[in-house]
Amino acid sequence: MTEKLPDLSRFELQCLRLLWARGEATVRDVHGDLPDPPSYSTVRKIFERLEEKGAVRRTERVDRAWRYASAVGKSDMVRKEIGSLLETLFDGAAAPLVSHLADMDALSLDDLKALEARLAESREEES
Amino acid sequence: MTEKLPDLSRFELQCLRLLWARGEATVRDVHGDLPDPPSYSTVRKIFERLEEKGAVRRTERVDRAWRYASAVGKSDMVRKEIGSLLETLFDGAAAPLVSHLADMDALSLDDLKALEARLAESREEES
DNA sequence: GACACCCTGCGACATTTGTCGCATATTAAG
DNA sequence: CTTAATATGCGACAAATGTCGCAGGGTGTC
Repeated sequence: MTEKLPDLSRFELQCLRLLWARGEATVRDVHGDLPDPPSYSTVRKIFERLEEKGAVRRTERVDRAWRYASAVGKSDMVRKEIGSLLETLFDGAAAPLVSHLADMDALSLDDLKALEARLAESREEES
Repeated sequence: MTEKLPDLSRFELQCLRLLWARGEATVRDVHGDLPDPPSYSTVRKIFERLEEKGAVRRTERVDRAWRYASAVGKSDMVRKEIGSLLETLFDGAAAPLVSHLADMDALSLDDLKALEARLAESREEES
């Protein structure tokens, strides 16, 4: 039942993320959201491939353009990517990753505390 | 000073990680460590490319084989990769990543506490 | 010396990815 | 109706990636 998620390239993933941010969107929308956008054709091709891979699907036409929606769960995909990084860098262990984040000054003490609280809570109600 | 780190593919990264684990190693060593290894030739090619990209360098010959050593800092490379993931998935924010880790049950409460302690300490002596 | 081993240097190739351009169709504007 | 926009469907390509195989040259063994 856990349909297997497609392998996406970095760029494909970035486009998909922009789609998630909008819920649904046309190619032009995403193209406009891209920080340093290549040609419209390029972004179009990316969506073509995302569709082939089953990561997005077309919904309806808006004007002449197609509107796309994600066909995969955002959380699922994100976890898959994180898991992949964990595998290649740390043999699957998460602690070293967080440790690095702390060293990178990417995490605040407050972030950590909030997490801890949330975690403690969810672990509790799970028995 | 901060020499720019090369872009590595997933597989190249995995091989580099195995190299880090050994300090230095021959192609055969790494090939042997690989979970589901392709042909020896393939791994050899990977090292050839890693060398071209400046990620590893040859040190000395052992028997007839070359011994390789990483030419990039492990921490630097790891951070770069993490940063890249953060960029593509969360616009650079680290908190959502850790949040996902917690949801994935990849982080224990103890992990978090240890981190928190370490972070509090380092932040303190930094003022 | 002949032979088996194993590593290197090189080259080859199929796929995937990032990047476009073009012809055609549809739509809106003169 | 003619023209200007704009999206689509397709095709093309170069570069990067994953995957090998082969010829040749040291090194040991009998």
